[in-house]
Amino acid sequence: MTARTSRGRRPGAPDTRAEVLAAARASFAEKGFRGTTIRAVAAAAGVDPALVHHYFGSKDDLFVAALEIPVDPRAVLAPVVAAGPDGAGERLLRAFLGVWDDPAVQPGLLAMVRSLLVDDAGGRLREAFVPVVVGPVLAGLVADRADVRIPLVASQVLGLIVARYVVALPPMAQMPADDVVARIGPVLQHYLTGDLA
Amino acid sequence: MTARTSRGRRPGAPDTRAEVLAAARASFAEKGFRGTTIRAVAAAAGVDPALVHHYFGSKDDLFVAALEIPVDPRAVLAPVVAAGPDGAGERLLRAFLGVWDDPAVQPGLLAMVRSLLVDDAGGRLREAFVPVVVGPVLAGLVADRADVRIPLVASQVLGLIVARYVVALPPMAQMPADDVVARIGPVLQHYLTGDLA
DNA sequence: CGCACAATTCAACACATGATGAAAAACGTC
DNA sequence: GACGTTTTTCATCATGTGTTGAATTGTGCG
Repeated sequence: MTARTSRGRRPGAPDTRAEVLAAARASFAEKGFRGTTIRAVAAAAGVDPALVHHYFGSKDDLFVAALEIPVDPRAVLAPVVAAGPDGAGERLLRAFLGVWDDPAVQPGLLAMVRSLLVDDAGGRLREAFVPVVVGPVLAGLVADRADVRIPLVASQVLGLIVARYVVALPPMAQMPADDVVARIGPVLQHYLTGDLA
Repeated sequence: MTARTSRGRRPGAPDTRAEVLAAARASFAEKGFRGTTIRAVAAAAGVDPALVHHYFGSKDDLFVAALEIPVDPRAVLAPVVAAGPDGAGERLLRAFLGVWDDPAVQPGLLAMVRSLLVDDAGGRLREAFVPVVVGPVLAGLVADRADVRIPLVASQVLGLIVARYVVALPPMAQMPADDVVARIGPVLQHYLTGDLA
């Protein structure tokens, strides 16, 4: 936590690089891109700011390093789609929760969403994420009128993410995953295959 | 748009103060609190940065001035609740859309949400907004288990706000209000009074 | 041991930002 | 028309930030 006083290489073999990356992830996840300062990240890792640059280069490079998450969205969604439309709402939700509730993945995703929500004013989310990544995959699940159904699914899933992770609204953040699936799953199913007004 | 060159008061009677406030609202709404600089606001209003301080004081003061919205949430929600639980989902949604789709109100609300989502890391939204403002009002609508139903409603409404206004997801942002009500209203109704798993 | 290399800090720069106080120009009033 | 007031800009400061290059200390290899 506190900065070191002596100069030069430290004894032992501490993986300082990993600690810096973890501190960066945490800060980006909590305060977004602009709210994160390299000095703060360095202080949280007990390290000089120059070391951050030594390892990761610019602040932008550090950010993309923090975004690196050990998850392939297509691999996660493929089995959901493969099993067909029956019960797809519940399966889809369970897959999402499985990823977001994983502590190894969550900070990277949170950093991503926070920055997309504000620093980018939604640009990438609007132009690439839903239309290119999520949309085509879900297209295999919806009965018809994909152009209406997919945004509806996206709106409920986005709301869940924001309520449960971004602002951590008390009852939503602590609700067991099974309860979330049981309560919101049917709604997703309705958006995917139900009767549209 | 461009800055003035000559000094002193301008001829005519332009309401410069209002222009500065409008520029500030727009910037806060689009880029959030941290992303907004007083210099940029001044430039957008065609004015010297010092004038912004002259009229509004600090950046924080300017921000709260930009948040001032001509809407009393209780007055909007009261009739929704007064009419009872039947069709409350649709009425609730229509009331929300009426406020958010109003161009005079939207920038202030957007600025609010963007800053709450990131600059405050959700603090106020979590501790005051939903529990204190929205929660008690909606409590008059839910059948039972308000502690579960209200967060569910909040998650869907939040998702709608994020999809339609914050990131402006294409099909959701252009969808006519009536269609939104017709498609998401029943879901809200279900969250309010339906069968919970 | 000696030496290349990696890890780490120090000191400093350039720049953007929020803020301040004084000066200039137009207005309103007597 | 003189004068106080309001509106507006200019010049400037202090601070925080990303970034850089040199200096220092430990590690590993021959």
